[in-house]
Amino acid sequence: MEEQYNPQALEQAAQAHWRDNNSFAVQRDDAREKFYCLAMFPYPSGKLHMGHVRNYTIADVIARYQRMQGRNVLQPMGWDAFGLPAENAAIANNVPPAQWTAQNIQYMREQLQQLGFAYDWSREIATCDPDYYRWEQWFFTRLFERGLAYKKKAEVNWCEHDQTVLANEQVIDGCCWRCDNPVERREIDQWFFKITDYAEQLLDDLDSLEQWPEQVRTMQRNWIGRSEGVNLSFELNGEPLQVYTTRPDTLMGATYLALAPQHPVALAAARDNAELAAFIDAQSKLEVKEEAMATMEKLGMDTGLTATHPLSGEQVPVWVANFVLMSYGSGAVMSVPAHDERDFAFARKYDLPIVQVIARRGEGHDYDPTTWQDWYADKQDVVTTNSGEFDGLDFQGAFDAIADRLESLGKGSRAVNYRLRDWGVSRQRYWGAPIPIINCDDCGAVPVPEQDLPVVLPTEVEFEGVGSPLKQMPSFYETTCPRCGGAATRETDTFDTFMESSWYYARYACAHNDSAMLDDEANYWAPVDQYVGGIEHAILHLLYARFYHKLLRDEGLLNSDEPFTRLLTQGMVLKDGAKMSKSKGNTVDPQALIDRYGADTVRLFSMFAAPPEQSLEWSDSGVEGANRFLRRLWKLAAAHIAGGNAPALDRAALDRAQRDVRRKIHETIAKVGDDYGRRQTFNTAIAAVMELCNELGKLDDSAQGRAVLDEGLRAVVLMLGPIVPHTCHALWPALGGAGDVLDAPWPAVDESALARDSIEMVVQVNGKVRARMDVASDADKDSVQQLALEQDNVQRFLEDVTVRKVIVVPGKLVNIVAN
RNA sequence: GCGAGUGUGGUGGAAUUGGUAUACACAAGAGACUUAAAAUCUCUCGGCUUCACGGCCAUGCGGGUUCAAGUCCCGCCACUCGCACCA
Repeated sequence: MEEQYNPQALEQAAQAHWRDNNSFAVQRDDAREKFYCLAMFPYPSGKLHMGHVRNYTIADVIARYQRMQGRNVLQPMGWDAFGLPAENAAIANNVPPAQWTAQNIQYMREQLQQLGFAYDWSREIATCDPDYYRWEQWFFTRLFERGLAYKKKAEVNWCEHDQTVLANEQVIDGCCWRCDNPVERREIDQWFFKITDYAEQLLDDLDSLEQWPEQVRTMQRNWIGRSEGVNLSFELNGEPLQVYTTRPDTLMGATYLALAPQHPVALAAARDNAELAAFIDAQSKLEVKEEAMATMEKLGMDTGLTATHPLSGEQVPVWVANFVLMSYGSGAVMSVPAHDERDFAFARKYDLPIVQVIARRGEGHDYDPTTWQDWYADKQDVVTTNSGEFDGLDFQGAFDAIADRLESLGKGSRAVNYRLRDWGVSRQRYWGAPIPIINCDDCGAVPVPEQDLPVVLPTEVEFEGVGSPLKQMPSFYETTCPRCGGAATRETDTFDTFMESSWYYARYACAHNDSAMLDDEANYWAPVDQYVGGIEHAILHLLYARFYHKLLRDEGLLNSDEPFTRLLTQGMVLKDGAKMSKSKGNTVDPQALIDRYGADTVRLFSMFAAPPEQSLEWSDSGVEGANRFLRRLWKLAAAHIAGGNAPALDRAALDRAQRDVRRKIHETIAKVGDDYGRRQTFNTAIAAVMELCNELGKLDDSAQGRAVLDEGLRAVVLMLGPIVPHTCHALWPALGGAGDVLDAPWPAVDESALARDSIEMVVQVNGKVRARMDVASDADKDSVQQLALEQDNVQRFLEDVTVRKVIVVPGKLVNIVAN
């Protein structure tokens, strides 16, 4: 064995060995438990960044640890290859997106291989490959037949100057990122998936995801936003005008109605009201983002119309308000300014009547119609008032009484509403999977028949700079209708890239099946046992993938309910306290570090610097420290090996110091196993191994000292195998280990080594530590208490006071309460 | 605005179920080796105080519960992330 730690040579040798032995290719094996470990696949942006390194190292450590636990481990890798950056790069460098993407994939694949990740590369997929997206197109046509995919008008960000649709990120301060002209809202026909049909399931099944971070489940719960309320109708010109409210108990306080600017009644009223038309038009130019909606000034205009209150029969004015969303409920709300903060602000601004219908007893609960107080909107400890026959009821009582009355009058019904909206899957972009639809003047939207799939995205394209090239390519869009045979046009929109990432995890199981989207192998491997990815995907990607999994299940392609059993959301990688970005100039290129220190040092530091869920502060000197540790470990092992074969361990012959080190070895094995498996805190696992190495270095050179060191070094190599696999691959046979370290079983804890004859206990007086003492591990409480009271420094603090109580926590501490 | 999270030495972090605050590492300082430097090794390292033993203070801020609080509860402050066409 080499005396010097030489990462370049040993990493290349290990990687060649794994490649030559197909070490990470896996097949179905019913004799062993399967374990599917997956990290979110990368967008092939050009080269790996530190976030990738961290993400993939975490997953790799888990995969390798599970393999040492004897499981049949699948860890695949692929490419989320469609998306906007390829189009931007095409414009900037005059390279077609397909070519740019392919080059990036090639380079990044090499980088991943250099990092030694245990991937089964035979299952690699790229979502821009027609062999992949054809199944997505096929599945879309199935959903279309089942009525789960449908077309409707929806708003997009539109730049009039560039004649193009913009992504939210391309809208900067309400203006186009390229030409700086104001962005408008425009309605165009788009395809949607009825995710709202699955809202209840998506919400209920969150309870079964016990191994997901509570944070992510909460975010999804809020995103789905289930609410219980009542749909009720006011009457306007003899027609019912429906509103949705979660507060029917405040119905008697409704003093006006507010419509979304796009509401049909508002648009109708604007036809002969130029001022109103101008107002609605102005609102349509504003951003539609929720954060913008929440912070912008609340503006409105009276339509001049009035509607009849369903219970009181009174006439209330109908307004148009910019904060009412057409996409939620019915696009109209009943306004109860006394008990809703937004309505209150709006009523004060436009001098609309405020009628208090909820009261609360107690100090500071007087109703003041000039100042908003938070209790106005409370549902607890309140009673109805000014509501005629509905007076004196609590929230639920009033809710039920008023809902019952509306139902009996035929003017309303209880309803559950979701904030979740249907998933718009159309994108007016080039670099995506074509939507397999043919638009025929006679037959409407007709799905492309199965035998004509895939609809292949042309890759030889010219980028003019604006808009999708597909829309300028008659050779792509001119076709005939599959139903009537007449001339027709192909859909030129492509799918949202969340489509591809919603089912890729299942496709890895049968990556090369060209006769079906998924097969039995998918049911063998699914669900993913461990999924690892960034917290920024907590809502959208994970919700869409959960939805897709249920769609695939209902299509008969999968037999489980959820795609990801356990989820680990890793934090960001920071430099100088800020997210790494080119504009800040604080990026760290992993490649330079791999070249300088080797992959194992980079992996070790990434895992040591912070627990995986927290953000990680990058530190160049920390990387050096990680490298120093590996060199020290190498030296310790090399010196030990150079001393020849270690004698057999004789447990009875160990002196006290050797017994202590041996206890530490087995305590560390237990702790590291727990840290890898249950806690997933790899930083503390590494710290524990470092502590152990510090102890091993102090062992004497006697026969039994060398025997304990031998046992300790083998344990260290096994424990670090998942984190620094190349180094351990080289050390393992040098220490006499059989086979590859990656297939070695996880070391067993020798319970007998854990026994102690005495324990150090702390003695507190009134909660402050005053002494430490060694106590026999089998000492009873009374003798521990006795010994504690006898400590000199304890005695000092017990002068002139009376002992009231003594608390003994076995094995830990004694607290003497005295005053 | 709404939702979620974080806050501990000079720095990254540890303390897992309420029970020894600051493990492990980085940086810094001192020493050894060396002609010298690098590398390596040894020691010191929260603040104040004490010749020393020891003592007092300290986990963003202010309260509370408890024999005992970094950990639980209430109220603040600061920062970070997400918000539907970036992935």
